[in-house]
Amino acid sequence: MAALPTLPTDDFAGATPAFSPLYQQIKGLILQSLQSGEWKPGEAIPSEMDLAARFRVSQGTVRKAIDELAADNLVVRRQGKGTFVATHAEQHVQFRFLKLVPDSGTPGSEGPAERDIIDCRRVRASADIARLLGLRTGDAVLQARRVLSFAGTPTIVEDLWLPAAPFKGLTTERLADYHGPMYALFETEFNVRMVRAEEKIRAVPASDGHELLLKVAQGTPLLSVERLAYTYNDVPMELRRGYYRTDTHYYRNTLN
Amino acid sequence: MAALPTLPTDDFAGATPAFSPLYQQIKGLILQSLQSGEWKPGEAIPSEMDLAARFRVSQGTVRKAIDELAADNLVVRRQGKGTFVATHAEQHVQFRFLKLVPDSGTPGSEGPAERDIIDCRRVRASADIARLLGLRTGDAVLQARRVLSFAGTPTIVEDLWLPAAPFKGLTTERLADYHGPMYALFETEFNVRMVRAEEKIRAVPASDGHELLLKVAQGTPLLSVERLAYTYNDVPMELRRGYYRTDTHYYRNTLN
DNA sequence: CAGTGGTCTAGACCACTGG
DNA sequence: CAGTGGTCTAGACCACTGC
Repeated sequence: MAALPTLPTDDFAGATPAFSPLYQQIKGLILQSLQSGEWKPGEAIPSEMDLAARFRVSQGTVRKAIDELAADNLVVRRQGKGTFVATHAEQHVQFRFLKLVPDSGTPGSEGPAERDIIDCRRVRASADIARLLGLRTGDAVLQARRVLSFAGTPTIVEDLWLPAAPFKGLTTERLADYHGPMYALFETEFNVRMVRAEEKIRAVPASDGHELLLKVAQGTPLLSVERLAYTYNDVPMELRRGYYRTDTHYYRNTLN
Repeated sequence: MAALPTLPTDDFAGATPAFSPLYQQIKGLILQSLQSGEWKPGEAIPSEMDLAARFRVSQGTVRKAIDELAADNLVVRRQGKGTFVATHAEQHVQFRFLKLVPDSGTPGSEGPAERDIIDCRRVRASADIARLLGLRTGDAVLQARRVLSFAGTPTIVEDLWLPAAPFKGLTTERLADYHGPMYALFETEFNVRMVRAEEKIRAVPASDGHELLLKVAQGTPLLSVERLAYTYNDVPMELRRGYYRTDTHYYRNTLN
C-alpha cells in the first residue's frame, strides 16, 4: 500500500482526476480481505495499530476506513475487545432483514418463528429469475418454499431462488434441520455473506395456494415482498418472494 | 461550553457514570440552535472554525459533531461552501419520504405528482389520533384529505392529521395553492421541520370511499401506509394514513 | 496490567467554491 | 485569492475488556 499521501491520479490525459482519499483506499483493501475470507464472520480483524502498520498509514486513517465499514454493517466495533466481522448468527441482528413485527409487542417478542420447509429442489431459471440473479435463462437454481409461523399462526409464505453453483449441496433436510437464521447457515456452510438487500412491496390478493398455506380466504390482501439480497460487490445471491399476512403484524419502516 | 476535557459526571452517588463525549455535547448545543431557529432551513451555519471558537473546542471535535448531524440528515455539508441546514425544499430530497416508485422508470421520472386537496378542516381528535400525536382526546386537530396522481392516474389517497396549535392558519386554499413538497410549506410557513418518520405498512382491501377516489373496484388490495412524522426531540407532528395502488408502482425499501 | 477501541488536540496540507 | 470543508498525521489520554 502507498506509504505516500494520495496522489491525484489521471488515468490518462484529460481523464477525470479520480481523486480518492487514502482512507477510501484502505477501506477497499480491508474489504478485499473480508471478501477473500482472510477473516471469517464472527472473528476479530487485526487491531487498528496492526492495520496501520500493515498499510503504512496512521491509525486515524485506518480508523476512518473502519468507521465506514461499521456504518455499512460489515464490521462491528467493540470497545476494549476489538473489531469483528459482522455475522447474521447473532441475536440482536436476527431481525435486521425481517421487518415484520407484531401489532402488540416488540420484534421477536413472540419467541422464535416456527419454520416449515415445504420444498427445496433444483430447477432451471426462468427468464425473469435469471435476469434478477444475474444468470442466464436456463441456468441451474435452487428453489425452495417455506412457511413461517408466529405463535402457531402461519404468517409468511416465501419462495426463494439461489444460484445453484455457490450453494452446491444445499438440501431440504439441511434447511429443515438448521436452527437459526438462514443467512447464518449461508455464511457457515457456503461462505456467502448477505450484505444488503432491496425490497419491492405491493398489496396483492392471496392466490396460487398461498391462501391455503396461510389459511386465509382466497383474495385476502397480502403484502407481497420481493427481496433481492446481495453479497459483496453488489453481486445478487438470493431472490425471495414473500407473502405476509398483515392482520396481526405490520411491516415497519423508518425514514430518516 | 466546557473548555475542559469531559469529566465523568456522577449525577449522584451510585449513579451510572453517564459519560458523554465532548463532541456529543457539542452536537447537542448545535441541535439546540437548530431547534431554536437560530439558523433557518437552507441557510449556512457558522464555519467549523467559528463554532470551534464559540464552544472553545478544537475544530476536529466540532467536525465530529457535525458529521453526526449530517448523517442524521439534519444538516448538509458542501465542500468549499459551508454547512447548511437541511430543508425539504430541494429537488434531490423530494422523494426522501415518499417511497413509492413506478414499475418502470426512476423516482420522479413521471414528472411532478398532481395533487388534489379534497378537504381540510378543524376537528376534535379521536382517542387514537390523539394518542399517536401526543395530544389529549378532543384536542383540536386539522384533518385533510388529498389524492396524488401520477401521469393522470390517481395512485395515492391520504388522510392526514396535524395538531392545530402549531399549524394555526392552515387552510385548504393554502395547501391547494402551494406548489412544492408539503413539508417545505410546513418549514417556511409554520417553522415546523420534519426530521424523521415511522411507517407501518399493511395490505388492506379498498373501502371507505378510497375505491372511488382511486377508481378501483371495492376490495382491491391496497398498500396501507400509516406514517407518524417527527420534528426535533422526537415530538410527533403529523399523522398520515395513505392508501397506495400498487399495480403500476411499488414501495421500495433498502435493507443494510 | 496490557491491549483494544474512543476521544481530543494541534497543525499541515489538499480540494473546492466564489469573488 | 481567501474561506470553506476534507484529509492525514502524531501524540496524549480515557474507557472498557479480560487475564
